[in-house]
Amino acid sequence: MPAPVTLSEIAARCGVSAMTVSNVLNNRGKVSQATREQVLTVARQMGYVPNVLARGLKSGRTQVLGLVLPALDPVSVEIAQGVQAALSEARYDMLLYTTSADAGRERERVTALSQGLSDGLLIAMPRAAAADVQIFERSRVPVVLINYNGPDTRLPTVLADNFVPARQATEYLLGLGHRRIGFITGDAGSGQSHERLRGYRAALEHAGLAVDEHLVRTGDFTQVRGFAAAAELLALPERPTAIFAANDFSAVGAMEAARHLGLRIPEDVSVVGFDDIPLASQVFPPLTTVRHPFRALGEGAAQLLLSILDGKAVPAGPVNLASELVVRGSTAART
Amino acid sequence: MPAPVTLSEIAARCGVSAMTVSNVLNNRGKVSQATREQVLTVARQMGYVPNVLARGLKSGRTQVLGLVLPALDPVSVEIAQGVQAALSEARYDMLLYTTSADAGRERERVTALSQGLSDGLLIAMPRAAAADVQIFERSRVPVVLINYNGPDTRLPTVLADNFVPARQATEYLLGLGHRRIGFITGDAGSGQSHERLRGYRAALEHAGLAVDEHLVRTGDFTQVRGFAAAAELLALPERPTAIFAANDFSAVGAMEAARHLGLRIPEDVSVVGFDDIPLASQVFPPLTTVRHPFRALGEGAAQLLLSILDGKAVPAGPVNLASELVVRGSTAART
DNA sequence: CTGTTAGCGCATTCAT
DNA sequence: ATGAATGCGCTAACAG
Repeated sequence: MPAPVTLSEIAARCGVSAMTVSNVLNNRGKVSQATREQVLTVARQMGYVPNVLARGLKSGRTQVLGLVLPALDPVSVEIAQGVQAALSEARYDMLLYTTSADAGRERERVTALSQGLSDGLLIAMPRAAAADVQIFERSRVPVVLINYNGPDTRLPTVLADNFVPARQATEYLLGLGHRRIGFITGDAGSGQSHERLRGYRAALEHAGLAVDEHLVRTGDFTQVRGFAAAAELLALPERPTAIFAANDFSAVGAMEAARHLGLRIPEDVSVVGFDDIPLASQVFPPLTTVRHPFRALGEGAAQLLLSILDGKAVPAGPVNLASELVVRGSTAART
Repeated sequence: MPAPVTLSEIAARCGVSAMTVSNVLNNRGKVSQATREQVLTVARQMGYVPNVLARGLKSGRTQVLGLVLPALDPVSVEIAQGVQAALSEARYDMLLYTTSADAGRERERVTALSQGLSDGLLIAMPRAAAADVQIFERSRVPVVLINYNGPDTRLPTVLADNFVPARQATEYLLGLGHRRIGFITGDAGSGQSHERLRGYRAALEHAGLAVDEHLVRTGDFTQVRGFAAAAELLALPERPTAIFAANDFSAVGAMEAARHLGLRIPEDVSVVGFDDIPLASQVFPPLTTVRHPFRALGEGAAQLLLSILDGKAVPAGPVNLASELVVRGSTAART
């Protein structure tokens, strides 16, 4: 493992000052052609690589952004892909934090450690509570929130609305003639789930239907709970003819439950999910679901953070990206 | 955004030297109880956070490891999860690089940029060629290879064998009475695919069966190509009764192709995959496949790199983790 | 127990 | 067009 090469070593070899070498390597004008070429040659020969730390210490910029995720689940991965895309274009690197386990302490650690290391932080924690956000608000590091649905915050936010598409999905089922539509929620803490449930209720009420609370079951965004919740729904005396789940995993669980009970999808039960994770199109029948633009969220948030770091203005309200209903094979008209 | 607090600022407030503050904050003994407490209080009040860059510049250690992945596909994600687990335990952070697009140049950039920023690099690029590995061998940064199956290298490597489990999976199909077993490869460049194919051939030969080259189709690890390759296989005059795909995506594509042709799985065709990505257990019927211990690979590689950074010895040969065949619903005895 | 000195590698400022 | 001095924030090594 050869020792790292420094600017001054190159300077020595070339008989110039370190400053000149620095100027050459950063294309900072005012260097004679001859010197420039010599320096470049020697630098390449010696395998010079700039020390990111030293540069960062001096300039206050490291060209690294941190991305904070709850875990590496499919949704977070899509966000991360978008972030990666935006960052690599801007020649930034991505520091990845997952905070699944010990929530609170971990989050403080993140903001602390990233101090100095990251130029900014992207936070994609849909379940973040007010307390979490306060930590970030107090942080010295510029922060952009992704998909935050909790209490108001002055932090710049990029999100996709949950209420409207949930209402639309429900209206789509109503349009297919369904009248008893079950709903499987996510965990209680999630602002996302809450908004989606609100959209469901709004659609029913708008259609002049009372919301039968027996048709609303508590899930937790997992396939297993989705299975259980759907099993309960389908065991009801007056069975729902359609189930809208707060996310795709729950919906897939619901599909399994229906199959388990000998019900056909979509003939006997229609199922609608939310998110459009890759799995949604890979199950059979492929799942009708709301496509949430996670990749675009990541990309947009990264770009926003970069522009803020460039001193550009912070948008007044949250940046809101559109979702769309993707109709696939798991839904049909009520028979 | 309050300005960052420095050691000397705390020192000033406390009427002590920066050195003492540093000693307190790093538990580097020899500080009176009184001073210690005062410093700690003030530091907390002012919201002190150590500057990782400065510390790294001084100590040569940043507590950051880089993970290089081809993309954020399910397999890479599992590896990343393992790495995260190991690193967070050791209080290291993870810098994530994906190199999908412009392979060569990108790789040089990675080793270059990470110079100084990462204390070491974990490389999980199953398709890495000899040329790539040479770049890493020349790198000044300690490197551990994950799942590298190419030409020999002196770099420490953590991998899961492909040959033996592929042979076992094939033997399992033979044991079920299958005699015409199709094989769908990954892309040619992949050492992984090559080893898996070798295992397939070995099992057939060992059973005294000639390998019918019509039964070996070229895929590229994608579901789409898996579909196409399987369609070809199933259109053969003498149709195979089982298909072994070099990875799960191809296998799922093969299942779709079979269904498309009106064939039942597993009654008419058995399908076996490789990897055991989450999708494998979510499709219907759930896929029989070889479980590759990706999480453990990531975890093991991270631990190995950490121990190397600690000055411990590098294992002589590659560290080899075991895979196992997971029998699910996509395989049955030939009827 | 505590303080001083010095320097990690780079880039900004001001000379030359 | 080039160079010298200086300091980013921290900590080894030594001195008091």
